[in-house]
Amino acid sequence: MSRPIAKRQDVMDAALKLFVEKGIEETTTRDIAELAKAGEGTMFRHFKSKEELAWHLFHENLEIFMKHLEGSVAGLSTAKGKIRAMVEAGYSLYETNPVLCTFLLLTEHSAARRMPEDYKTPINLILAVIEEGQKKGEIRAMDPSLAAALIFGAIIRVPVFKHAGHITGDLRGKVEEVTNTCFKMIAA
Amino acid sequence: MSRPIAKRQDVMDAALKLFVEKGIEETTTRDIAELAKAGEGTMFRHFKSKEELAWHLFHENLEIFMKHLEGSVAGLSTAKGKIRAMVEAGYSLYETNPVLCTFLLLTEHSAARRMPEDYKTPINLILAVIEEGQKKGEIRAMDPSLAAALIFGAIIRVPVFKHAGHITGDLRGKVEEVTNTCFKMIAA
Amino acid sequence: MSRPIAKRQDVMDAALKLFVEKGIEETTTRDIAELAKAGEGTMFRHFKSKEELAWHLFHENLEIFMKHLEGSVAGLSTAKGKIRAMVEAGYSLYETNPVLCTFLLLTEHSAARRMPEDYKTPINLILAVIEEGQKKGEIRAMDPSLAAALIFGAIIRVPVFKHAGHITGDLRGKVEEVTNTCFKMIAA
Amino acid sequence: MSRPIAKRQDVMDAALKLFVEKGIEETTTRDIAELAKAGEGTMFRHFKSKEELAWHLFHENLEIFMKHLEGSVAGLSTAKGKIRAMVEAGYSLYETNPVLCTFLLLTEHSAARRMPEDYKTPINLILAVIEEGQKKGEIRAMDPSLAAALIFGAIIRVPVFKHAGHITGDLRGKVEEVTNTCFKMIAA
DNA sequence: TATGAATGAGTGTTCATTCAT
DNA sequence: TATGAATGAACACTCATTCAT
Repeated sequence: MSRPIAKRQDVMDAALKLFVEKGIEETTTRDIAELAKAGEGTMFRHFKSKEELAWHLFHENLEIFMKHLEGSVAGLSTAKGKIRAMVEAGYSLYETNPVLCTFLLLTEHSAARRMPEDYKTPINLILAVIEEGQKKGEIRAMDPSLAAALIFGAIIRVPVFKHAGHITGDLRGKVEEVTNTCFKMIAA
Repeated sequence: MSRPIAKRQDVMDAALKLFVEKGIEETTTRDIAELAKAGEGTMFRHFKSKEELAWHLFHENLEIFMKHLEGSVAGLSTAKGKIRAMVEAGYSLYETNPVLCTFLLLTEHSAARRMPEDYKTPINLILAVIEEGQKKGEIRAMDPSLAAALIFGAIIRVPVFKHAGHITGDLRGKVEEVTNTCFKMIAA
Repeated sequence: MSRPIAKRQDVMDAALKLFVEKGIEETTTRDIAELAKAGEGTMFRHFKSKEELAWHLFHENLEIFMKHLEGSVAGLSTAKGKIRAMVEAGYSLYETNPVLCTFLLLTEHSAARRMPEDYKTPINLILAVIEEGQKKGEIRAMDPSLAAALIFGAIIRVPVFKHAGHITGDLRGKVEEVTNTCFKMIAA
Repeated sequence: MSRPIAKRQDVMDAALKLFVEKGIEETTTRDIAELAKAGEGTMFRHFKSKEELAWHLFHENLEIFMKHLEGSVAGLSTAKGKIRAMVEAGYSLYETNPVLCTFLLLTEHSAARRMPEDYKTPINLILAVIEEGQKKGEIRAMDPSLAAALIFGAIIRVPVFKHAGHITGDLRGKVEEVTNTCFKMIAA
């Protein structure tokens, strides 16, 4: 077709990498331009501001991931199966695109400040799975929000530990163990 | 012969509050001075830089908390008892001094960049408890680091959820439930 | 593709003028920007710091002057002729570009702190001329460094006196007299 | 007698040393206090400001030196004798108190900005000696200001060279040679 | 007199953003 | 679209000076 906007993707890739390495605030637009081999003003042709770029990277990628998560869960019938699917999806993302995944993990707190009230995150999905599982009797009676916190916290900490160097090895090989272990917390 | 130190604590209190509310980078030294009702230069008499102040707040308070954690765990004999003590200590801190606790929770990733290789955090303590518990047969055989990730992640996510508004109620009332639930993941 | 550099020279001109009028430390970067009709950040695009700018002005201009001095002296055969050429070059610079010349005169002490061991100044040239003149028997036997101090000090003080208002009139008209007078100190 | 103002001299000594080493602007009041082993506020008990202290050091010491110079010159009858006395006084000061002497040498330009119109410096004395010498026929006819510039410049450059490391040895041993050499420039 | 904690105006510098090319 | 020179608001930080002790 016509010449695609060549530099846009370069800028996004560079920004993602730097945001993970140094944090968003500590990364300058010049840093991004340099790594992307683009001019200093180029970023602003594609994004209104650095903040906007950061939010775009978070939002767009989380949305894609959420679609993927929801798709994975959709056809499954058991709560455990759904949780396994989510772990599988998350850990696959980590191993497939560690920079992006780490960005989502490390940015969640600061991104939370921009989220509208009804913003959908994996947390909502886990909560829904738990509530459904309780209705079906697969999951024992307990505060579903507390359960979600424990399950989500446990699952998400594994890639954080890997990023910090506390854990080694391909996380996709740990899906089954993590799922089983976590499910013990909530099994009926 | 000269004035007694009067503003140091005010500055620390103001900084802690603002760092939690707006983030470290988004907080200006002027903001801190204003809230502390101190001159702009006062902060720099007590701390070399804003960064230094942030690190001091993290390090000093984590150290105190670690001492407290270690003390709580020291006299206990069972792994579960030790985990309960840690949950108790953490959730008490949260309810007693939510600003400080939230600061420690939200700052961990950025503070990690300043930590020396051998820096002690609650993670090390949990790992030790797990390894000891495995030796004594209280905890089932599994990768202790993975176990630590799951346990630590689960426990820590509860105050994060409360801070985000997903969970309500005094966390000290949930210590027993969280402990029991988490322990299921690793019980022999 | 982007703008041509337009303000660099303006910044340098403004800085030179202000450094002479008020001294380097007493001149603020804001002063420079204002006089140069440039933004406050413009200076920093071209020079790493105010210090750097000051050093650049000293070094670059002294280098040019040294090249000119060396060129003037090159073709001449007698020590006296060479000294005359140097006086001529120096006093011409003073009358042609008094601001620049005064800057070099007044800044020498503070600039000396940045000079590497082997930095070339007019002093080295005078010393060489004297030593050569002694070898050829044009200049009497004496400590060449002491001779250089006396000659250099005498010559250089004339423009300083003019700048201070103690002397009036075009210095180019005094080249012959100064040369003859100075040479008496060292004539064989 | 009663306890003398113990710290005043310490402050002056420290300031003089630092002013020579780093320059006036580059020296902070804290630097001075530290080196003087005094409190930060102590300096201000004795001097209205740092500027005032610098000026005091220049003025007071130059005044003492001028008194000494004038005294040395007073009893003498020949121009050459007077010049010798001045060189002697100056170089003795340099060898006796190099820090003070260097301060006077390096500070002259910046101190000049504070001098009232009729401020007396060694330059005035040299000019007077020259004019008197011309009247008496000891010194040849020439612009006395130009003569003063050449003589003063030559003499003063010797300690500057020593400070810069270009010249070594006790300057008091060079008084005779410098006097004779300089006098050649103006001898009748 | 001496101290040093407190001050805040002022500084050099950064950096997201704009805009002429 | 792409560039990078120019911008200036905003920032962290300094430091001469004040003042309670």
